[in-house]
Amino acid sequence: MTVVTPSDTVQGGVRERKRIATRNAIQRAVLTLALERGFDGVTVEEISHDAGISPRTFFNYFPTKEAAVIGDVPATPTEPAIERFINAGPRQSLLDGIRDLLLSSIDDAPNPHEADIETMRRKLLREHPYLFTLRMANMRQLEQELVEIAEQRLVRDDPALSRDKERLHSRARLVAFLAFAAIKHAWSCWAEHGGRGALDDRLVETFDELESLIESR
Amino acid sequence: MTVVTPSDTVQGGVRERKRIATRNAIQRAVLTLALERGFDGVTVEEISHDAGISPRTFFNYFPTKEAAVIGDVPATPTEPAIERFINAGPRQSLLDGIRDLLLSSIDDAPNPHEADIETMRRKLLREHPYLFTLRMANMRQLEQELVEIAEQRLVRDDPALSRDKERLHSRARLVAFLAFAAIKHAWSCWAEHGGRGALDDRLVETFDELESLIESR
DNA sequence: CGGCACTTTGCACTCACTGCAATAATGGAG
DNA sequence: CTCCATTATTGCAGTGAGTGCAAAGTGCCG
Repeated sequence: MTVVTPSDTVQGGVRERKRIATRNAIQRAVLTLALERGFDGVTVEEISHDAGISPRTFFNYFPTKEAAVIGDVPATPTEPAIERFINAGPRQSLLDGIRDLLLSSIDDAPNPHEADIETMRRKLLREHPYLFTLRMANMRQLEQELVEIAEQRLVRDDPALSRDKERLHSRARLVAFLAFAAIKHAWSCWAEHGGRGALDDRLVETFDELESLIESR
Repeated sequence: MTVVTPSDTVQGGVRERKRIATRNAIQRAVLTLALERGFDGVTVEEISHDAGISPRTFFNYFPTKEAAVIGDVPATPTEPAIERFINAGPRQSLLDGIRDLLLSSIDDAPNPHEADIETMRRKLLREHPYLFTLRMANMRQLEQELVEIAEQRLVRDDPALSRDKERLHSRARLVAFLAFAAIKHAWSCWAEHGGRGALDDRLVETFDELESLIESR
Protein backbone atom coordinates (compact mmCIF):
# COMPACT_ATOMS: atom_id res chain seq x y z
CA MET A 1 0.00 0.00 0.00
CA THR A 2 1.39 3.33 -1.04
CA VAL A 3 1.86 5.95 1.65
CA VAL A 4 -0.16 9.00 0.91
CA THR A 5 0.51 12.42 2.28
CA PRO A 6 -2.46 14.52 3.31
CA SER A 7 -2.13 16.56 0.16
CA ASP A 8 -2.42 13.42 -1.91
CA THR A 9 -5.54 12.44 -0.10
CA VAL A 10 -8.25 13.19 -2.52
CA GLN A 11 -11.11 13.43 -0.07
CA GLY A 12 -13.68 11.49 1.85
CA GLY A 13 -13.40 8.90 4.53
CA VAL A 14 -11.67 5.58 4.56
CA ARG A 15 -14.56 4.01 2.76
CA GLU A 16 -14.40 6.28 -0.23
CA ARG A 17 -10.64 6.01 -0.52
CA LYS A 18 -10.70 2.25 -0.26
CA ARG A 19 -13.31 2.06 -2.93
CA ILE A 20 -11.22 4.11 -5.30
CA ALA A 21 -8.12 2.07 -4.47
CA THR A 22 -9.94 -1.17 -5.21
CA ARG A 23 -11.33 0.18 -8.43
CA ASN A 24 -7.86 1.19 -9.53
CA ALA A 25 -6.39 -2.14 -8.47
CA ILE A 26 -8.94 -3.91 -10.65
CA GLN A 27 -8.16 -1.73 -13.63
CA ARG A 28 -4.43 -2.21 -13.19
CA ALA A 29 -4.92 -5.95 -12.99
CA VAL A 30 -7.13 -6.29 -16.02
CA LEU A 31 -5.02 -3.94 -18.14
CA THR A 32 -1.75 -5.60 -17.20
CA LEU A 33 -3.09 -9.07 -17.94
CA ALA A 34 -4.78 -8.00 -21.16
CA LEU A 35 -1.59 -6.40 -22.41
CA GLU A 36 0.19 -9.70 -21.77
CA ARG A 37 -2.30 -12.16 -23.18
CA GLY A 38 -5.02 -10.21 -24.93
CA PHE A 39 -8.45 -9.45 -23.57
CA ASP A 40 -9.96 -12.84 -24.28
CA GLY A 41 -7.10 -14.68 -22.63
CA VAL A 42 -7.95 -13.25 -19.24
CA THR A 43 -10.62 -14.47 -16.84
CA VAL A 44 -12.42 -12.57 -14.17
CA GLU A 45 -11.02 -15.02 -11.68
CA GLU A 46 -7.44 -14.06 -12.55
CA ILE A 47 -8.21 -10.38 -12.51
CA SER A 48 -9.84 -10.65 -9.13
CA HIS A 49 -6.98 -12.65 -7.74
CA ASP A 50 -4.41 -10.11 -8.90
CA ALA A 51 -6.49 -7.28 -7.56
CA GLY A 52 -6.84 -9.01 -4.21
CA ILE A 53 -10.60 -9.38 -4.19
CA SER A 54 -13.08 -12.15 -4.72
CA PRO A 55 -14.54 -12.74 -8.18
CA ARG A 56 -17.93 -11.81 -6.85
CA THR A 57 -16.65 -8.43 -5.72
CA PHE A 58 -15.36 -7.69 -9.18
CA PHE A 59 -18.95 -7.35 -10.31
CA ASN A 60 -19.70 -4.92 -7.53
CA TYR A 61 -17.29 -2.55 -9.24
CA PHE A 62 -17.83 -3.21 -12.92
CA PRO A 63 -20.91 -4.61 -14.61
CA THR A 64 -18.87 -6.53 -17.18
CA LYS A 65 -15.31 -7.51 -17.90
CA GLU A 66 -15.33 -5.05 -20.79
CA ALA A 67 -16.29 -2.14 -18.58
CA ALA A 68 -13.09 -2.58 -16.60
CA VAL A 69 -10.83 -2.30 -19.65
CA ILE A 70 -12.83 0.41 -21.32
CA GLY A 71 -12.99 2.68 -18.32
CA ASP A 72 -15.38 5.53 -17.76
CA VAL A 73 -16.79 7.36 -20.72
CA PRO A 74 -16.06 11.09 -20.83
CA ALA A 75 -18.47 13.19 -18.86
CA THR A 76 -21.16 15.33 -20.38
CA PRO A 77 -20.00 18.92 -20.86
CA THR A 78 -20.75 21.15 -17.91
CA GLU A 79 -23.91 23.21 -17.78
CA PRO A 80 -22.19 26.57 -18.36
CA ALA A 81 -20.36 25.24 -21.39
CA ILE A 82 -23.62 23.94 -22.80
CA GLU A 83 -25.29 27.29 -22.20
CA ARG A 84 -22.44 29.09 -23.91
CA PHE A 85 -22.71 26.81 -26.92
CA ILE A 86 -26.46 27.10 -27.28
CA ASN A 87 -26.47 30.86 -26.93
CA ALA A 88 -23.37 31.67 -28.94
CA GLY A 89 -25.55 33.05 -31.70
CA PRO A 90 -25.51 32.39 -35.43
CA ARG A 91 -22.35 34.39 -35.95
CA GLN A 92 -20.27 31.67 -34.36
CA SER A 93 -19.58 28.83 -36.74
CA LEU A 94 -21.30 25.67 -35.63
CA LEU A 95 -18.08 23.73 -35.97
CA ASP A 96 -16.21 26.18 -33.77
CA GLY A 97 -18.96 25.96 -31.21
CA ILE A 98 -18.85 22.19 -31.14
CA ARG A 99 -15.12 22.24 -30.86
CA ASP A 100 -15.17 24.50 -27.84
CA LEU A 101 -17.96 22.48 -26.30
CA LEU A 102 -15.97 19.29 -26.61
CA LEU A 103 -12.79 20.95 -25.39
CA SER A 104 -14.56 22.05 -22.24
CA SER A 105 -15.45 18.48 -21.37
CA ILE A 106 -11.94 17.10 -21.57
CA ASP A 107 -10.55 16.46 -18.18
CA ASP A 108 -7.11 18.01 -18.46
CA ALA A 109 -6.05 17.44 -14.88
CA PRO A 110 -6.18 13.70 -14.44
CA ASN A 111 -5.27 12.25 -11.07
CA PRO A 112 -1.53 11.46 -11.07
CA HIS A 113 -2.23 8.24 -9.16
CA GLU A 114 -4.17 6.98 -12.12
CA ALA A 115 -1.81 8.08 -14.86
CA ASP A 116 -0.38 4.58 -15.24
CA ILE A 117 -3.86 3.20 -15.76
CA GLU A 118 -4.55 5.65 -18.54
CA THR A 119 -1.24 4.87 -20.16
CA MET A 120 -1.91 1.14 -20.16
CA ARG A 121 -5.43 1.65 -21.39
CA ARG A 122 -4.27 3.79 -24.25
CA LYS A 123 -1.71 1.20 -25.23
CA LEU A 124 -4.21 -1.62 -25.06
CA LEU A 125 -6.84 0.22 -27.08
CA ARG A 126 -4.24 1.10 -29.66
CA GLU A 127 -3.11 -2.50 -29.99
CA HIS A 128 -6.64 -3.85 -30.14
CA PRO A 129 -8.83 -1.69 -32.36
CA TYR A 130 -11.70 -3.95 -31.45
CA LEU A 131 -11.59 -2.60 -27.91
CA PHE A 132 -11.26 0.95 -29.14
CA THR A 133 -14.43 0.51 -31.17
CA LEU A 134 -16.15 -0.99 -28.16
CA ARG A 135 -15.22 2.04 -26.12
CA MET A 136 -16.61 4.37 -28.73
CA ALA A 137 -19.78 2.32 -28.92
CA ASN A 138 -20.20 2.74 -25.19
CA MET A 139 -20.45 6.47 -25.63
CA ARG A 140 -23.90 6.16 -27.11
CA GLN A 141 -25.37 8.08 -24.20
CA LEU A 142 -22.98 10.97 -24.70
CA GLU A 143 -23.86 10.94 -28.37
CA GLN A 144 -27.55 11.19 -27.56
CA GLU A 145 -26.88 14.09 -25.23
CA LEU A 146 -24.99 15.85 -28.00
CA VAL A 147 -27.98 15.44 -30.29
CA GLU A 148 -30.20 17.17 -27.78
CA ILE A 149 -27.74 19.97 -27.19
CA ALA A 150 -27.32 20.50 -30.91
CA GLU A 151 -31.06 20.65 -31.30
CA GLN A 152 -31.31 23.49 -28.82
CA ARG A 153 -28.60 25.44 -30.55
CA LEU A 154 -30.19 25.00 -33.94
CA VAL A 155 -33.55 26.21 -32.69
CA ARG A 156 -31.89 29.16 -31.02
CA ASP A 157 -30.09 30.13 -34.21
CA ASP A 158 -33.14 29.66 -36.38
CA PRO A 159 -36.41 29.52 -34.43
CA ALA A 160 -38.28 28.70 -37.62
CA LEU A 161 -36.68 25.27 -37.51
CA SER A 162 -38.73 24.27 -34.50
CA ARG A 163 -41.74 24.04 -36.76
CA ASP A 164 -40.10 21.37 -38.88
CA LYS A 165 -39.32 18.79 -36.24
CA GLU A 166 -38.13 16.28 -38.75
CA ARG A 167 -35.62 18.55 -40.32
CA LEU A 168 -34.46 19.75 -36.96
CA HIS A 169 -33.96 16.24 -35.71
CA SER A 170 -32.11 15.16 -38.77
CA ARG A 171 -29.83 18.16 -38.70
CA ALA A 172 -29.06 17.87 -35.02
CA ARG A 173 -28.22 14.24 -35.43
CA LEU A 174 -25.88 15.01 -38.26
CA VAL A 175 -24.12 17.62 -36.16
CA ALA A 176 -23.78 15.21 -33.27
CA PHE A 177 -22.46 12.41 -35.46
CA LEU A 178 -19.97 14.81 -36.94
CA ALA A 179 -18.83 15.82 -33.48
CA PHE A 180 -18.51 12.20 -32.60
CA ALA A 181 -16.38 11.49 -35.62
CA ALA A 182 -14.13 14.30 -34.47
CA ILE A 183 -13.80 12.85 -30.99
CA LYS A 184 -12.98 9.48 -32.47
CA HIS A 185 -10.39 10.99 -34.75
CA ALA A 186 -8.73 13.09 -32.08
CA TRP A 187 -8.61 10.23 -29.68
CA SER A 188 -7.20 7.77 -32.13
CA CYS A 189 -4.52 10.20 -33.33
CA TRP A 190 -3.63 10.91 -29.75
CA ALA A 191 -3.41 7.25 -28.75
CA GLU A 192 -1.42 6.47 -31.87
CA HIS A 193 1.36 8.73 -30.68
CA GLY A 194 1.45 7.29 -27.22
CA GLY A 195 -0.41 10.27 -25.90
CA ARG A 196 2.34 12.77 -26.55
CA GLY A 197 0.89 16.18 -26.07
CA ALA A 198 -2.55 16.85 -24.72
CA LEU A 199 -5.79 15.48 -26.05
CA ASP A 200 -7.02 19.07 -26.23
CA ASP A 201 -4.44 19.92 -28.84
CA ARG A 202 -5.32 16.88 -30.89
CA LEU A 203 -8.93 17.89 -30.92
CA VAL A 204 -8.02 21.34 -32.13
CA GLU A 205 -5.89 19.79 -34.86
CA THR A 206 -8.76 17.54 -35.87
CA PHE A 207 -11.05 20.52 -36.29
CA ASP A 208 -8.39 22.39 -38.24
CA GLU A 209 -8.03 19.43 -40.52
CA LEU A 210 -11.77 19.16 -40.93
CA GLU A 211 -11.81 22.82 -41.86
CA SER A 212 -9.15 22.41 -44.51
CA LEU A 213 -10.84 19.30 -45.83
CA ILE A 214 -13.98 21.33 -46.32
CA GLU A 215 -12.13 24.27 -47.83
CA SER A 216 -10.55 22.16 -50.53
CA ARG A 217 -13.92 20.95 -51.62
CA MET B 1 -41.38 -23.81 -36.25
CA THR B 2 -41.05 -21.97 -39.49
CA VAL B 3 -42.33 -23.80 -42.53
CA VAL B 4 -40.05 -23.57 -45.48
CA THR B 5 -41.73 -23.92 -48.84
CA PRO B 6 -39.95 -24.86 -52.04
CA SER B 7 -40.68 -21.33 -53.28
CA ASP B 8 -37.83 -20.21 -51.05
CA THR B 9 -35.71 -21.86 -53.66
CA VAL B 10 -33.40 -19.42 -55.30
CA GLN B 11 -30.58 -21.39 -56.77
CA GLY B 12 -27.95 -24.00 -56.14
CA GLY B 13 -28.32 -27.50 -54.80
CA VAL B 14 -30.46 -28.69 -51.97
CA ARG B 15 -27.64 -28.11 -49.56
CA GLU B 16 -27.17 -24.46 -50.42
CA ARG B 17 -30.89 -23.77 -50.36
CA LYS B 18 -31.36 -25.49 -47.04
CA ARG B 19 -28.54 -23.49 -45.59
CA ILE B 20 -30.08 -20.22 -46.65
CA ALA B 21 -33.49 -21.28 -45.46
CA THR B 22 -32.12 -22.22 -42.05
CA ARG B 23 -30.23 -18.97 -41.79
CA ASN B 24 -33.38 -17.05 -42.55
CA ALA B 25 -35.43 -19.15 -40.15
CA ILE B 26 -32.98 -18.31 -37.39
CA GLN B 27 -33.13 -14.61 -38.14
CA ARG B 28 -36.92 -14.62 -38.25
CA ALA B 29 -37.04 -16.44 -34.95
CA VAL B 30 -34.61 -14.19 -33.12
CA LEU B 31 -36.13 -10.99 -34.51
CA THR B 32 -39.69 -12.03 -33.76
CA LEU B 33 -38.84 -13.01 -30.21
CA ALA B 34 -36.69 -9.94 -29.61
CA LEU B 35 -39.48 -7.66 -30.82
CA GLU B 36 -41.79 -9.33 -28.32
CA ARG B 37 -39.57 -9.46 -25.25
CA GLY B 38 -36.44 -7.51 -25.97
CA PHE B 39 -33.09 -8.94 -26.91
CA ASP B 40 -32.05 -9.93 -23.41
CA GLY B 41 -35.28 -11.74 -22.75
CA VAL B 42 -34.57 -14.31 -25.42
CA THR B 43 -32.35 -17.37 -25.09
CA VAL B 44 -30.54 -19.26 -27.80
CA GLU B 45 -32.52 -22.30 -26.78
CA GLU B 46 -35.81 -20.58 -27.60
CA ILE B 47 -34.50 -19.21 -30.86
CA SER B 48 -33.26 -22.60 -31.91
CA HIS B 49 -36.52 -24.24 -30.98
CA ASP B 50 -38.54 -21.75 -33.00
CA ALA B 51 -36.19 -22.11 -35.93
CA GLY B 52 -36.45 -25.87 -35.76
CA ILE B 53 -32.80 -26.61 -35.08
CA SER B 54 -30.70 -27.65 -32.14
CA PRO B 55 -29.03 -25.01 -29.98
CA ARG B 56 -25.66 -26.34 -31.08
CA THR B 57 -26.54 -25.76 -34.71
CA PHE B 58 -27.38 -22.14 -34.02
CA PHE B 59 -23.70 -21.54 -33.47
CA ASN B 60 -22.84 -23.13 -36.78
CA TYR B 61 -24.70 -20.25 -38.40
CA PHE B 62 -23.93 -17.31 -36.17
CA PRO B 63 -20.95 -16.86 -33.88
CA THR B 64 -22.99 -15.02 -31.26
CA LYS B 65 -26.59 -14.24 -30.44
CA GLU B 66 -25.91 -10.64 -31.38
CA ALA B 67 -24.73 -11.55 -34.85
CA ALA B 68 -28.13 -13.02 -35.62
CA VAL B 69 -30.02 -9.83 -34.78
CA ILE B 70 -27.49 -7.51 -36.29
CA GLY B 71 -27.28 -9.28 -39.62
CA ASP B 72 -24.56 -9.00 -42.20
CA VAL B 73 -22.45 -5.92 -42.39
CA PRO B 74 -22.74 -4.10 -45.73
CA ALA B 75 -20.24 -5.30 -48.26
CA THR B 76 -17.13 -3.43 -49.26
CA PRO B 77 -17.68 -1.35 -52.39
CA THR B 78 -16.90 -3.19 -55.59
CA GLU B 79 -13.48 -2.93 -57.17
CA PRO B 80 -14.62 -0.78 -60.11
CA ALA B 81 -16.33 1.69 -57.79
CA ILE B 82 -13.19 1.93 -55.72
CA GLU B 83 -11.09 2.52 -58.82
CA ARG B 84 -13.46 5.21 -59.96
CA PHE B 85 -13.25 6.94 -56.61
CA ILE B 86 -9.49 6.82 -56.35
CA ASN B 87 -8.94 8.06 -59.87
CA ALA B 88 -11.69 10.67 -60.04
CA GLY B 89 -9.08 13.38 -59.87
CA PRO B 90 -8.85 16.46 -57.68
CA ARG B 91 -11.60 18.24 -59.56
CA GLN B 92 -14.21 16.00 -58.00
CA SER B 93 -15.10 17.06 -54.49
CA LEU B 94 -13.98 14.50 -51.98
CA LEU B 95 -17.40 14.49 -50.40
CA ASP B 96 -19.08 13.82 -53.72
CA GLY B 97 -16.68 11.01 -54.36
CA ILE B 98 -17.34 9.40 -51.01
CA ARG B 99 -21.03 9.73 -51.54
CA ASP B 100 -20.93 7.94 -54.85
CA LEU B 101 -18.65 5.31 -53.45
CA LEU B 102 -21.04 4.55 -50.63
CA LEU B 103 -24.03 4.63 -52.96
CA SER B 104 -22.43 1.98 -55.10
CA SER B 105 -22.17 -0.39 -52.19
CA ILE B 106 -25.81 -0.25 -51.20
CA ASP B 107 -27.59 -3.38 -52.21
CA ASP B 108 -30.71 -1.99 -53.81
CA ALA B 109 -32.20 -5.28 -54.93
CA PRO B 110 -32.69 -7.25 -51.77
CA ASN B 111 -34.11 -10.73 -52.01
CA PRO B 112 -37.90 -10.48 -51.67
CA HIS B 113 -37.91 -13.60 -49.52
CA GLU B 114 -35.90 -11.75 -46.96
CA ALA B 115 -37.78 -8.48 -47.00
CA ASP B 116 -39.67 -9.36 -43.84
CA ILE B 117 -36.41 -10.00 -42.04
CA GLU B 118 -35.10 -6.59 -42.98
CA THR B 119 -38.32 -4.96 -41.90
CA MET B 120 -38.22 -6.62 -38.50
CA ARG B 121 -34.55 -5.82 -38.09
CA ARG B 122 -35.10 -2.18 -38.88
CA LYS B 123 -37.94 -1.99 -36.39
CA LEU B 124 -35.90 -3.69 -33.69
CA LEU B 125 -32.85 -1.51 -34.21
CA ARG B 126 -35.02 1.57 -34.14
CA GLU B 127 -36.65 0.53 -30.89
CA HIS B 128 -33.37 -0.42 -29.26
CA PRO B 129 -30.68 2.13 -30.03
CA TYR B 130 -28.28 -0.05 -28.12
CA LEU B 131 -28.53 -2.65 -30.86
CA PHE B 132 -28.18 -0.03 -33.57
CA THR B 133 -24.96 1.15 -31.99
CA LEU B 134 -23.78 -2.43 -31.78
CA ARG B 135 -24.43 -2.88 -35.46
CA MET B 136 -22.47 0.22 -36.30
CA ALA B 137 -19.62 -0.92 -34.07
CA ASN B 138 -19.52 -4.16 -35.98
CA MET B 139 -18.65 -2.26 -39.13
CA ARG B 140 -15.17 -1.60 -37.88
CA GLN B 141 -13.72 -3.64 -40.69
CA LEU B 142 -15.58 -1.64 -43.32
CA GLU B 143 -14.37 1.51 -41.64
CA GLN B 144 -10.80 0.33 -41.85
CA GLU B 145 -11.23 -0.46 -45.52
CA LEU B 146 -12.56 3.02 -46.09
CA VAL B 147 -9.47 4.46 -44.44
CA GLU B 148 -7.26 2.60 -46.86
CA ILE B 149 -9.30 3.60 -49.86
CA ALA B 150 -9.29 7.23 -48.78
CA GLU B 151 -5.54 7.06 -48.39
CA GLN B 152 -5.10 5.99 -51.98
CA ARG B 153 -7.32 8.74 -53.25
CA LEU B 154 -5.50 11.37 -51.23
CA VAL B 155 -2.14 10.26 -52.55
CA ARG B 156 -3.49 10.22 -56.06
CA ASP B 157 -4.79 13.76 -55.75
CA ASP B 158 -1.68 15.05 -54.09
CA PRO B 159 1.35 12.75 -54.50
CA ALA B 160 3.38 14.99 -52.20
CA LEU B 161 1.28 13.72 -49.33
CA SER B 162 2.86 10.30 -49.53
CA ARG B 163 6.00 11.77 -48.06
CA ASP B 164 4.19 12.83 -44.92
CA LYS B 165 2.78 9.49 -43.80
CA GLU B 166 1.47 10.89 -40.59
CA ARG B 167 -0.52 13.63 -42.18
CA LEU B 168 -1.80 11.27 -44.84
CA HIS B 169 -2.95 8.77 -42.27
CA SER B 170 -4.63 11.35 -40.16
CA ARG B 171 -6.42 12.88 -43.09
CA ALA B 172 -7.57 9.57 -44.50
CA ARG B 173 -8.92 8.56 -41.14
CA LEU B 174 -10.82 11.78 -40.84
CA VAL B 175 -12.36 11.24 -44.26
CA ALA B 176 -13.34 7.69 -43.36
CA PHE B 177 -14.85 8.69 -40.03
CA LEU B 178 -16.78 11.39 -41.80
CA ALA B 179 -18.09 8.87 -44.30
CA PHE B 180 -19.05 6.64 -41.45
CA ALA B 181 -20.95 9.38 -39.72
CA ALA B 182 -22.86 9.85 -42.96
CA ILE B 183 -23.74 6.17 -43.17
CA LYS B 184 -24.90 6.23 -39.60
CA HIS B 185 -27.00 9.29 -40.22
CA ALA B 186 -28.57 8.03 -43.42
CA TRP B 187 -29.37 4.68 -41.90
CA SER B 188 -30.89 6.10 -38.77
CA CYS B 189 -33.05 8.58 -40.68
CA TRP B 190 -34.14 5.79 -42.94
CA ALA B 191 -35.00 3.41 -40.10
CA GLU B 192 -36.77 6.19 -38.26
CA HIS B 193 -39.29 6.47 -41.06
CA GLY B 194 -39.91 2.77 -41.24
CA GLY B 195 -37.76 2.56 -44.31
CA ARG B 196 -40.04 4.58 -46.53
CA GLY B 197 -38.13 5.34 -49.68
CA ALA B 198 -34.79 3.89 -50.52
CA LEU B 199 -31.69 4.02 -48.42
CA ASP B 200 -29.91 5.48 -51.46
CA ASP B 201 -32.08 8.56 -51.34
CA ARG B 202 -31.48 9.02 -47.65
CA LEU B 203 -27.77 8.91 -48.19
CA VAL B 204 -28.02 11.58 -50.85
CA GLU B 205 -30.09 13.70 -48.49
CA THR B 206 -27.53 13.25 -45.79
CA PHE B 207 -24.78 14.52 -48.03
CA ASP B 208 -26.93 17.44 -49.15
CA GLU B 209 -27.51 18.31 -45.54
CA LEU B 210 -23.84 18.00 -44.77
CA GLU B 211 -23.15 20.33 -47.64
CA SER B 212 -25.59 22.95 -46.39
CA LEU B 213 -24.24 22.60 -42.88
CA ILE B 214 -20.81 23.40 -44.18
CA GLU B 215 -22.04 26.25 -46.36
CA SER B 216 -23.65 28.05 -43.44
CA ARG B 217 -20.42 28.02 -41.56
C1' DC C 1 -26.10 -48.63 -54.56
C1' DG C 2 -21.96 -47.10 -52.11
C1' DG C 3 -18.48 -44.16 -50.63
C1' DC C 4 -17.33 -39.20 -49.64
C1' DA C 5 -18.01 -34.67 -47.97
C1' DC C 6 -20.61 -31.77 -45.38
C1' DT C 7 -24.17 -30.88 -41.66
C1' DT C 8 -26.49 -31.59 -37.56
C1' DT C 9 -26.56 -32.91 -33.07
C1' DG C 10 -25.55 -34.36 -28.14
C1' DC C 11 -22.41 -33.99 -24.53
C1' DA C 12 -19.28 -32.21 -21.51
C1' DC C 13 -16.95 -28.18 -20.35
C1' DT C 14 -15.47 -23.14 -19.46
C1' DC C 15 -16.63 -18.81 -18.23
C1' DA C 16 -19.42 -14.42 -17.63
C1' DC C 17 -22.73 -12.78 -14.82
C1' DT C 18 -26.76 -12.61 -11.11
C1' DG C 19 -29.55 -13.02 -6.77
C1' DC C 20 -29.42 -14.09 -2.22
C1' DA C 21 -28.07 -14.52 2.31
C1' DA C 22 -24.30 -14.68 5.62
C1' DT C 23 -20.39 -12.20 7.32
C1' DA C 24 -17.13 -8.44 8.00
C1' DA C 25 -15.72 -3.63 8.05
C1' DT C 26 -16.81 1.22 8.85
C1' DG C 27 -18.70 5.48 10.69
C1' DG C 28 -21.20 7.78 13.99
C1' DA C 29 -23.94 8.49 18.30
C1' DG C 30 -23.87 8.11 22.97
C1' DC D 1 -14.80 2.73 23.90
C1' DT D 2 -19.19 0.47 22.76
C1' DC D 3 -22.95 -0.54 20.21
C1' DC D 4 -25.66 -0.11 16.18
C1' DA D 5 -26.99 1.11 11.49
C1' DT D 6 -25.00 1.21 7.08
C1' DT D 7 -22.40 -0.50 3.59
C1' DA D 8 -18.95 -3.68 1.52
C1' DT D 9 -17.26 -8.37 0.76
C1' DT D 10 -17.82 -12.94 -0.05
C1' DG D 11 -19.55 -17.83 -0.95
C1' DC D 12 -22.85 -20.42 -3.16
C1' DA D 13 -25.98 -21.96 -6.32
C1' DG D 14 -27.83 -21.16 -10.64
C1' DT D 15 -28.61 -19.35 -15.66
C1' DG D 16 -27.11 -18.97 -20.10
C1' DA D 17 -23.54 -18.01 -23.87
C1' DG D 18 -20.21 -20.16 -26.43
C1' DT D 19 -16.69 -24.16 -27.80
C1' DG D 20 -14.44 -28.63 -29.01
C1' DC D 21 -15.16 -33.18 -30.08
C1' DA D 22 -16.98 -37.23 -31.84
C1' DA D 23 -21.05 -39.73 -33.41
C1' DA D 24 -24.96 -39.94 -36.41
C1' DG D 25 -27.48 -38.09 -40.37
C1' DT D 26 -27.99 -36.28 -45.18
C1' DG D 27 -27.01 -34.66 -49.86
C1' DC D 28 -23.78 -35.52 -53.77
C1' DC D 29 -21.94 -38.06 -57.56
C1' DG D 30 -19.98 -41.76 -59.93
